[in-house]
Amino acid sequence: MSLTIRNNKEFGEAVRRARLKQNLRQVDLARKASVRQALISDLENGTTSAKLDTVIKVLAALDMDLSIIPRCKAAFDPVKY
Amino acid sequence: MSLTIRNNKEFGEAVRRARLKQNLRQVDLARKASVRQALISDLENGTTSAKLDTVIKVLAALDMDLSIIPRCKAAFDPVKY
DNA sequence: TTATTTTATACGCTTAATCGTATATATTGA
DNA sequence: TCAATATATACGATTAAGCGTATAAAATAA
Repeated sequence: MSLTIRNNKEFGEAVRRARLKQNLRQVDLARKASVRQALISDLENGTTSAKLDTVIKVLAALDMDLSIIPRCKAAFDPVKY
Repeated sequence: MSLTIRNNKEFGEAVRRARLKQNLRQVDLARKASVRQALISDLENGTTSAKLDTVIKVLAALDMDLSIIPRCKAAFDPVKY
């Protein structure tokens, strides 16, 4: 139950999905996270590389957490060969 | 196998732990991530809120990924009561 | 201790995030 | 279609990230 984020665009898409799933407007999310509606718009469209502070605030407002995970090594699977 | 990051300090600590585990100096990590050694120092000490771009670059250089996860609801566990 | 290596700080500079505010442009509902 | 709502864009101002380049300070090794 985790979604990997490799760039601003993927982050924006994840935010938008989560926001819509909770039936929030950008302005609602903005208020919860103490930022401007315009910023939410920018983030969702991936037109800005938000500060870690901001990323965490917005995710928190969506009841989500940021986490780091080891990059899976794509272990060799003999069954597949 | 994931570590939650709630602020700059926690991010910095995670970076430092991962770097040391791989026996890298700040300057080594800096080169891999294409940033300055001074920036790695700042990040590890939590004295700056890096841009998402930077966070992802540094984690990638450490073979780690950023991910977002739903905040666990601390489900009621009857066994505990 | 002394030399070497590593990390932290400093300074001026450039670029970018974020703000407040406002408005243009969708999108949706009646 | 028209009005209401939601999202995207704009603009100037402020704050902060990140740079290059040193160097100070701390940690490690000899």
